[in-house]
Amino acid sequence: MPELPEVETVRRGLAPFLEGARIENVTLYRPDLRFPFPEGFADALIGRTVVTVGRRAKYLLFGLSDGALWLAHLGMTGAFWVDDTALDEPSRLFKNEAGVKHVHFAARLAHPERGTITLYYGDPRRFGFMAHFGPDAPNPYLDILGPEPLGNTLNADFLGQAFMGRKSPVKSVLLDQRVIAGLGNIYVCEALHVAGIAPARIARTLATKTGRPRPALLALPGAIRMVLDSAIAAGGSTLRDFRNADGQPGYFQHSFLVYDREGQTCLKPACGGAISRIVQSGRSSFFCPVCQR
DNA sequence: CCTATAGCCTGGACGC
DNA sequence: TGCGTCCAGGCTATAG
Repeated sequence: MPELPEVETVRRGLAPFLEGARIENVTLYRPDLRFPFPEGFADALIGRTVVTVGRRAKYLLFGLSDGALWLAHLGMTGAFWVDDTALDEPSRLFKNEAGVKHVHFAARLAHPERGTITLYYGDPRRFGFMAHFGPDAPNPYLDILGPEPLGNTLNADFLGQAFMGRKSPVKSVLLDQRVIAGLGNIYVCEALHVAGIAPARIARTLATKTGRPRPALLALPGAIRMVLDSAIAAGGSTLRDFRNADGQPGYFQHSFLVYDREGQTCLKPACGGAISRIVQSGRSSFFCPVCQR
């Protein structure tokens, strides 16, 4: 489900409820998500206060008062939400007639101004996971990540270096979290369209042999930034089940220029092309063959 | 080193 | 209505 804009939307929704709140109780409704919950996970959270709610790429990072880091990844269908009203109502999301089938985690917290709140995690496909790291512990998830696409590192020179010698399609390289961290299938499709680059184009053809950006590459950094900024401003995209911390959907899906628009007319002014869909490494790519080269 | 593929899991959409 | 098939926002392990 969630790419960088959706995770950032969740982070912004959770922060005012969690920052400063003390974790009073943790309930795990099953032993694992994609991976097992860490040994002693609940005990490592209980009694600590959430100091910061941060994000790195698609990871949510809860900084705890003992210096430890609680990490969560939403996978494809994971969602966090808070409830400060109906404390005994487990969920209004992912609830079926059986009750709480896809709610896997709940935490009761005490916030100095808001009182008692409950944080839930639900995830029908269970591709998400949580982890816990002590202070200064190496973090195998974060340590391998490339730079944030919204930070200062992303520019044409950086992409030129990253694409140098790569004979994979540019789409695949942009999805590699070790190159740039936080992009997923939707926003790569959108950014490549804005930049006028075909997803199947071989990455190294956008750079010289020494890693200098070629002219066709120059628009890509700004396109990535613009697409992500717009999506965050719209509260992310909701295709099936994405919801923010208040249970509200995002709206950026109404602004897609190519994603899931196979056969429809390209929305770039005066282009007139028809959007195509191809499959690259098992993932759908949507693009306009007329204005993306 | 790099690249490509299968697999994890459930639910919704679609065709018959 | 029911059943089978395909597809889905991410990431990892493994093979080549």
